[in-house]
Amino acid sequence: EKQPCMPTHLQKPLIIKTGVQFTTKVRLLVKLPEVDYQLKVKTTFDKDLPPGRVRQFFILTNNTKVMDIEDYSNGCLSVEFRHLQLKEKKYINGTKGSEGLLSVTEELHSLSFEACFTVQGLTIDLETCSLPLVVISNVSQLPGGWASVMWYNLLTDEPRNLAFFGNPPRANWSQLSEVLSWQFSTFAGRGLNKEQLAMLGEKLFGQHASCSDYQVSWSKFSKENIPGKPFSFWMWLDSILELIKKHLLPVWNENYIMGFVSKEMERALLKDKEAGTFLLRFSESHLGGITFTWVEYSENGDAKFNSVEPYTKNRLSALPFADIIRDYKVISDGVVPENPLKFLYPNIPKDEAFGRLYNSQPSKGKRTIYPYISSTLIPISELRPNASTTPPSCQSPQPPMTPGEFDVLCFDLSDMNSPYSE
Amino acid sequence: EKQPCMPTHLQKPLIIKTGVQFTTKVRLLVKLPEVDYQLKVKTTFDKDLPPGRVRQFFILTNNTKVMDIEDYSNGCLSVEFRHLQLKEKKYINGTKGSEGLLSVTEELHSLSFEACFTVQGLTIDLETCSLPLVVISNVSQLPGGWASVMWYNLLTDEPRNLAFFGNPPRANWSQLSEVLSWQFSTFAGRGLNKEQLAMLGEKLFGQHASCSDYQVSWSKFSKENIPGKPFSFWMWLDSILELIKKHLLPVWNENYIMGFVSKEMERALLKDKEAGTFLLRFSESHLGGITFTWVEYSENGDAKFNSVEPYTKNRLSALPFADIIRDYKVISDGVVPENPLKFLYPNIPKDEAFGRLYNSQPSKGKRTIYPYISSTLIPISELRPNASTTPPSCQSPQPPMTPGEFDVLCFDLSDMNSPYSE
DNA sequence: ACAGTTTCCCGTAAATGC
DNA sequence: TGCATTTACGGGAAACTG
Repeated sequence: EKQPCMPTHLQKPLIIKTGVQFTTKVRLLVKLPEVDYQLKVKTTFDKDLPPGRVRQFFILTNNTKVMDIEDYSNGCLSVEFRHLQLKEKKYINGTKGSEGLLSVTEELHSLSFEACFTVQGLTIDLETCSLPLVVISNVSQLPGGWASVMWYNLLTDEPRNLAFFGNPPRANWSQLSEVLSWQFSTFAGRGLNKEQLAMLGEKLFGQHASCSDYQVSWSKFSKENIPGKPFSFWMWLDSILELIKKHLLPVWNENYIMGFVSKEMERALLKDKEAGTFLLRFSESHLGGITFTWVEYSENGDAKFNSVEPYTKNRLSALPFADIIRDYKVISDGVVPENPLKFLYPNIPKDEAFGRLYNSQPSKGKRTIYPYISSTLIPISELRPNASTTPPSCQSPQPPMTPGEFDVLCFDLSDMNSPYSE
Repeated sequence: EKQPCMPTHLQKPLIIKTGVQFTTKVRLLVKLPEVDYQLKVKTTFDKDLPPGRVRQFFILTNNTKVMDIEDYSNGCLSVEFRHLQLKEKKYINGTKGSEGLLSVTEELHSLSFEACFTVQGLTIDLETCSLPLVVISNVSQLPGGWASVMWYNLLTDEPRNLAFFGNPPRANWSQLSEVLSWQFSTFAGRGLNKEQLAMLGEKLFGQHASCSDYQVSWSKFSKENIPGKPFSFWMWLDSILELIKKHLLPVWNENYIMGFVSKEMERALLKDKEAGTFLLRFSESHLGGITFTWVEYSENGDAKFNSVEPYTKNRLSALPFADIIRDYKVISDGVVPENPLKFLYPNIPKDEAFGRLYNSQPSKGKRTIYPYISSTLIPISELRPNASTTPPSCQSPQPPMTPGEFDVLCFDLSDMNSPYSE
C-alpha cells in the first residue's frame, strides 16, 4: 500500500494556465542504499479530487508518467518535469459537479507525484503532492488567482486544504495589510508605507479608527464590489500594481507616487503649499489609473485643486508618465500654454525630482531623421473660464503577513515554475 | 484506379497558418443516381508532394478523414470541413529535403479530397485538389504569402503548379500595377490612380519612361531589398496597405491621401501654392509610415517645405490621423503655437476636408468625468531658428491584372475559408 | 553568429456555457 | 438575457535550428 510521505515544501503556490507550459521538480530526500535501477516518478494532476468536482484537469503532454533519475546535484536524486501542460477533462461523468458556489479561481487543485522502488526486498511506494494550485484559462483570471493564493497563504498552514474556499476565514487587517505591502515590494520594488495602508484600510472599513484591528472577509476583499464601483477591492488594487509594473516602475521606486491618498487628505496636504505643488494619486473610480492634482490660488487667496483625467495603460504606453509630467500644459484661451506642475509635494522642484526619468528629449533631441521635423505628443488640457473644480471624498488604515512554513521529508517538491510563480 | 477529376475552382487561393482553424467545402457536381449509402470524403494535406520537400504538413484534427454528405443546398451534394488545423510533419525521413532555395512562402502546398462510391456495379474513385496553398507559421509571414498568391494568380493559369516558384516568370508592369491597385481597392476600399502607380513604377524601374511596359522579376518585386533600404518593394507597399486598413481607412477613402508621391513631385506640386498648403505622403524610408508636408514662404518669397517625422501604427493608435492633422502645432521659441496646416492640396480648407473625420472633440467635449479636467494628446514640433529642411529624391510608373479563371467538373472545391482568405 | 522560421504566450475579442 | 468562463488568434518577442 501507499506509504504517504509528509507534505511538501513549496515556496510559492502556483497559478497555472491551461495550455501554457510549466515546470516542476521533485527531490528525494532520503538517501537510497544504492538503487541501481531506474526510479520512475509519475505526475498526476487532480489525482484525488473528490468526484463531482466542478472542473478537473489532466496533464496533456506525454511527460505524464515516466521519468528517470537525473540529477545528483547535492547528493540527492531529483526529477524535473518540463513542458507540462494542463487541459480540462471534459464531462467527467454526465454533467459537471454541482458546487457552482465557487468561482474558478477559488477552486483548488493539486499535482501528485508517485514513485515505487524496492530496497532489500521491501517495496516502498512514495507519494507526495503540491500545495493547492489555481487553474485558469485566461490571463484575465490572474488577479483572481493571486487573491486566492494570498488568502490561502495568509490564513492557513494546512498543506493541502483543497476545500479552503468553501468557507474561507477572515483576515485581520494587521495581517492582510502586511501581505499587500509585500506584494508591492515584491512586484514593484517598493512596499506601502503607513499612510498608504491607512488609506486602503479606510477603503475597506470606512472612516473608522485605524487603530483597532478590523477583520476582512474573503468576499469583501476580492468578491464583492466596492460600493458604487464595478470592481472589488483587490481587483482595484491589483490593477494599480499592474500599472506600476508596466508603466511606473522608476517613478514608484523613487517614492514619487503618493498613490493611495484620499481626495480629502490630498486637499489637506496641498492646501497652503506653494502654487503649482502637485502630487500623484491612483484613481479610485477607474481600474489602473493615475492622476496628478495640483494646487493654485485664486486672486482672493482661495485654494483651487485640479486633477487631470487619470492616465491608464493605453495612454501611458503612448507617452511615459515622467514625460507627461514634464510636458503637460494647460491652455486658457489663446494664452501661451503653461505647465501648472511646479513642485512635487511637499516642495521638490519638478525637474529635480523627475529629471532623470524623462525619456524622449523635449522634442528637439532624438536624432531627427534628416529631412523630417521631429514631433512628440504633448498632453494638454484646455480650460474654459467657467471651469469649476470640486473633488469628492476620503479614507485611512494599516498592515502584516507571514507565509506558512512547510515541512519536508521523503519527497521535496522543491521547485515549481510557471510564468505565474512570481 | 483513381478517376482524376478536372481541376477545381477556387476564388481565392489561400494562405493557411499552422495551428489556426480553416474551413473548406467540396461540392459534387454530377448528380448521382440515388446513392443511398453514406458517401465519404477524405481530405489530405500535401498528399502528392514530391518526397524531399522541405516542409510537409498534415491535418491535425480528427476531421481528417470521414465526412458524410450533408447539404442538399441547390440539389447537389457537398461537405464542409470545419475546424481544420495544420501541423508540420517533422523529420519526414532523416533531415528535411534539400531545396533550401525556396523560402517558406514560395513553397506551394495543396489540399486533396477523395471519395469512392459504387453506382450500378461500377466503382468510382473521385479525387480533386485545391489550388496551391501557402503555409505560414506566424502572421509576420503573411505579406510574403500574399506576394506569392498574387504572383501565381497573375502569371499562370495552371491549376496546381506547385513548382511555380522554382522559376517564376516575370510580370509586365501593366499587369502588375493593375493587381496592386486591385489590392488597395479590395482591402482599403479605393484603388490607386495613374499618378500613384506612376510613382510606384519609378520606384521599381527608376526614372525611365513610364510609357514602355517594363518587366518586373519576382525577386525584384518581393525578395530583393530596394537599394539602400532594408526591405523589398512589396514589403514596403504592403506595410502601407496595412497602415491604411488599420488607421487611415476613412481618410484614404475620401481620397485625401496622395500617398505615393516622390519628394520631387511633392515640391513641384506645393510650390506656389498658398502658404500652409499640405499634402499627405507615405514614408519611403520606413515601413508603414505617413507624413504631411506643407509649404511656407520665407520673407524673400522662397518656398520652404517641411515634413513631420512619419507617423507609424504605434503613434496612430495613440491618436487618430485626422486628429493629428487638426491639432498639430509648431512651437517656435515662446510664440503661441500654431498649426501650420491650412489647406489640403490643392486648396481645400483643412476643416472642410477633415471636419467629419475628427474624433475626440478638441479636448473640451468628451464628457469630463466630474472632478477631473480632461486631457488630450497634441502632436507638436519644436522648431529652433536654425532648422534647415531639404528633402531628397523622386520617381514614377503604371498598372493591370486579372486573376485566372478555373474550370470545374466532378468536384467543385467551391469555397475555402481561412482568416487570410480576404 | 546569424537569419529564417517556429514557438511561446499575453491580451483582446469573440464564442460558448450556464 | 446576462455573467462567467473558455476559446481564438494577432502580434511581439524569444527560442529554435540548422
